[in-house]
Amino acid sequence: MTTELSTTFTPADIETRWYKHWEETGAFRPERPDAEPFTIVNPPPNVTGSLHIGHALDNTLQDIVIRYERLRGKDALWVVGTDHAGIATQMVVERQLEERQDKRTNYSREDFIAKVWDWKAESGGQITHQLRRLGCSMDWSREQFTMDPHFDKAVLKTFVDLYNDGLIYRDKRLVNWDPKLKTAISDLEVETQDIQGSFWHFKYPLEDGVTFADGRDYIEVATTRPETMLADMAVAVHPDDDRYASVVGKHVVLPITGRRVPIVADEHADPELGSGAVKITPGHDFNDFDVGKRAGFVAGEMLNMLTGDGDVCQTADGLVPDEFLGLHRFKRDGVDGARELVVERLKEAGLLIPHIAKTKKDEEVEHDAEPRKIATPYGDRGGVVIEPWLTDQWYVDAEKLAAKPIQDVRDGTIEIVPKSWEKTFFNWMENIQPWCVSRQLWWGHQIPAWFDKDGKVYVAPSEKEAQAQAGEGVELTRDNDVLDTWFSSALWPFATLGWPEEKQPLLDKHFPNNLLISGFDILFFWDARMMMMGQYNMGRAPWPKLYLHGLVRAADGAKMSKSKGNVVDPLGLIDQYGADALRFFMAAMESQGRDIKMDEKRVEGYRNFATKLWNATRYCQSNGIGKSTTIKAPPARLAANQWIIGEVQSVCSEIESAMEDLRFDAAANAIYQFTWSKFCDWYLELIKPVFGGEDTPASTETREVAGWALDQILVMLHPFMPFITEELWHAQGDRKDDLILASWPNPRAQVSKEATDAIEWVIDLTTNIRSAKNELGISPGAKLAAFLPEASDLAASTVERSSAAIERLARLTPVTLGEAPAGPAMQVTALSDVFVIPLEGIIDISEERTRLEKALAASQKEAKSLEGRLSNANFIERAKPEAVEKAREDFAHHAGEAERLTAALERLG
RNA sequence: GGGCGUAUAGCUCAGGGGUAGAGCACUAUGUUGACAUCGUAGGGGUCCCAAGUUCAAAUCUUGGUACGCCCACCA
Repeated sequence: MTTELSTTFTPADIETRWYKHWEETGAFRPERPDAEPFTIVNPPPNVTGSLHIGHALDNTLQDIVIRYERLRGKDALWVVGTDHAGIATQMVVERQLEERQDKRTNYSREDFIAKVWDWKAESGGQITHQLRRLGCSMDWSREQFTMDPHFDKAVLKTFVDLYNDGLIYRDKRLVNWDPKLKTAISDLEVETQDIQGSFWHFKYPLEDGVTFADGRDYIEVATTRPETMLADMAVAVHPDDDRYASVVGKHVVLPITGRRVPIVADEHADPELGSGAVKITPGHDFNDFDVGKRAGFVAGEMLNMLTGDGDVCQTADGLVPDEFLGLHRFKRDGVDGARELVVERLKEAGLLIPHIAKTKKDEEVEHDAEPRKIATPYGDRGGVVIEPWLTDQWYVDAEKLAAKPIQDVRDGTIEIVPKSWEKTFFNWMENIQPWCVSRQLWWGHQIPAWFDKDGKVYVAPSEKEAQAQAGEGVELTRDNDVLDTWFSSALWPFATLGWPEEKQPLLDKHFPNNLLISGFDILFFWDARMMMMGQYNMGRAPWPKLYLHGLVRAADGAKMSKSKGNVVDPLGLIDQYGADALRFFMAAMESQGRDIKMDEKRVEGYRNFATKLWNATRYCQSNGIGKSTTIKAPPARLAANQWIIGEVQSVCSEIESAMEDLRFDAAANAIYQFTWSKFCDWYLELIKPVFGGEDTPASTETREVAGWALDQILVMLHPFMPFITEELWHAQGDRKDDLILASWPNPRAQVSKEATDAIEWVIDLTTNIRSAKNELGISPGAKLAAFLPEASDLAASTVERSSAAIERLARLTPVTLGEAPAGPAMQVTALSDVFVIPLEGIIDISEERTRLEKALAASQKEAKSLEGRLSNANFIERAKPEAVEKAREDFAHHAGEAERLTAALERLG
């Protein structure tokens, strides 16, 4: 029995109810031990996160895939969980402490970490709740967290193995240091921004007794970072730069510190830039670090003049004047920093070379520095300028780990979709730098390394084992640092399935996964590292296919960001239009290789689509059309029924091939067009006359076919719009199973060509009559008489078999096969048949003549163009036979049409 | 400095060697008891520019132009 539907569709009324039902009944992970597995893992959102529009896109696409595969009978597993997000989470909890005038360092490490766990227990579930609102059918029963105990094991094992294989090592070198978060970060976490800065020119005095040939006793250097001169260790000039050849090997005496440093020749110095001489600060600049090494300094000797906060501290040689100590590197909160003071002191000493600028009036004006755009590195989390800082950190030898993933993509073991990303992937992977994985945080996986008093390191999965390595009685201290969050999430495709435990049927069955869907923005952060760790730990690629989607942008095409205030909240859209509408929008807009611009009108349009389906179902119910009992198409004799069965088959294969290619837009549009333009606009209209009176074999057959077709729509639409389809599925009758676990259509019915031709004919007739009426200003409701003087076989049989539909849709009285009475009439075609519709007293005959002439002109134009092509010998000879055949058919059609219209005009007189 | 992408209707976008599509917007209209969150009909495009390949180019090639993104140490 069907359940009566309310007259309006309100998404909020059904969404929570169905989600709860699915989750409680285990529908997201049905027992299918013998089925072919299909596995995807969800990019674990930060546990601190809330659902943004990008998550909505990413997870909608994944849910469409997993629901589709589940309907196709696979053992579909969508692994879900959250990421402990080291920096982000620690920041959230620290901010909470700050609000209470408290701070992290008031606590022991253990106590602070306990607070973070408390926070997670209380507030960490927001995003998982929001994913549920989107309708995502993940396996919540196995929800993962990157700091679960079994995940710890996976991380420890990976670290120790990599260390033992020489692929993780400790090194002292410059790192990207975030002075706000006081931790090292990786290259990828640095974002370069062009900001307006200054380029200062200074005189560095040469040591006593050294001058240039012209008597000049200083060397000019230019810099954007004057403050770091407190740790300068050299001045570099290009080896081929004749201007400086005479002073290479000599020394300068640095202003302020009085440090005596050499002038060295190094290719790094660009003769074209500034004066061609550059100050070298190996401890605070990546290039200078390399120059310094080439000049013979070892890392341990390189001077450091900044604390981890970015404040000035004393250098090892003790030459920094007291007035600098404790100043911040730059001006901060209106207080001058070391930069400003250095400039001031040099200016006072007459060592600043002013920049001469011309005003608009061509007057010369002196400035302290030349204005200049400077590419400045910022930390992506802390948002402050990164300081290259000399520290000991742990590095992963990414270059070695990258070799197999590169090969996997190269030989097709991993397919990247869209393919255009491959180049970007190769470009990065082939130039990959060592990955700094240690972070000076408390929240995260603590590095499994212990040091003895002499600084010797012991890496082991536990302190006990480290102690065993070190020998009894050796006092060990554990490394305080934790690992980069991405180190653990790189293990996601297998650590979530139980690796490295020995016996893991789940792992055996579901690794490798079948597909990874992610935004291109984490291609390097996450996807590439999963490839590396998959190969390293499991010996194979984690998935055979990587689908990369774009960003969701604001309506004006700008990137959404909190600071711009143009962020669209997906939850707000769900509240307003329903999750189904938002999901459908995401799918319909997801063409490969392009970002999605937010378009709320379109979301509204898909809400309307849901309403349309709702009302179509209500109509079905009011005519006794309920659930279908078969998966196979019911037997059908009526033309309309055969036609819709054929159309279901064709849309089904269209969707299947779109899904095979991961063309979400094509799949969504196919089901949309079928449902609205075929099923609602034509099929439901065609069958209306059948339900006029008593039950007949025709009405029984039609109810069965219509119920079946609607069921197929619900199944095919379900991956895109899970909520409304599930609701309607049950409203259509009592069912053993929920739609989420139903079977994908498999229609292989025979459909006669005659039947489908007949429906095409009725549709053409109806459209043409409506159009003609409109053009002639005849009321659309007017019921007209129609005559077919020369009916084709198709016309004759269709008029006989589908008279009720024709009369209703085309608004005709019963069609007469035969001549029309003399008098004014309009001529309307249906495929190749010409109807004569008397219009005595209804219209002016000249209007009809105009209409026909217009149509004739159009047909003749087409026919002429085709004729021209067909009379071209080159075309006949060289074009593909199908193209020639097609052109002939088209010509015949248009020429025939022109003929018919000419005849019609003649009849008009 | 490298690499990638995009230019198609007023807007947002599909498509693609045989003469152009969708949704929204627009115009006209409201007949048939699912639906006005709707129906019906319609208007609207030198497919960025130029050259080349081809019987045929919006589609392929090359070169421009414009916009966007990513990577890179220019002090």
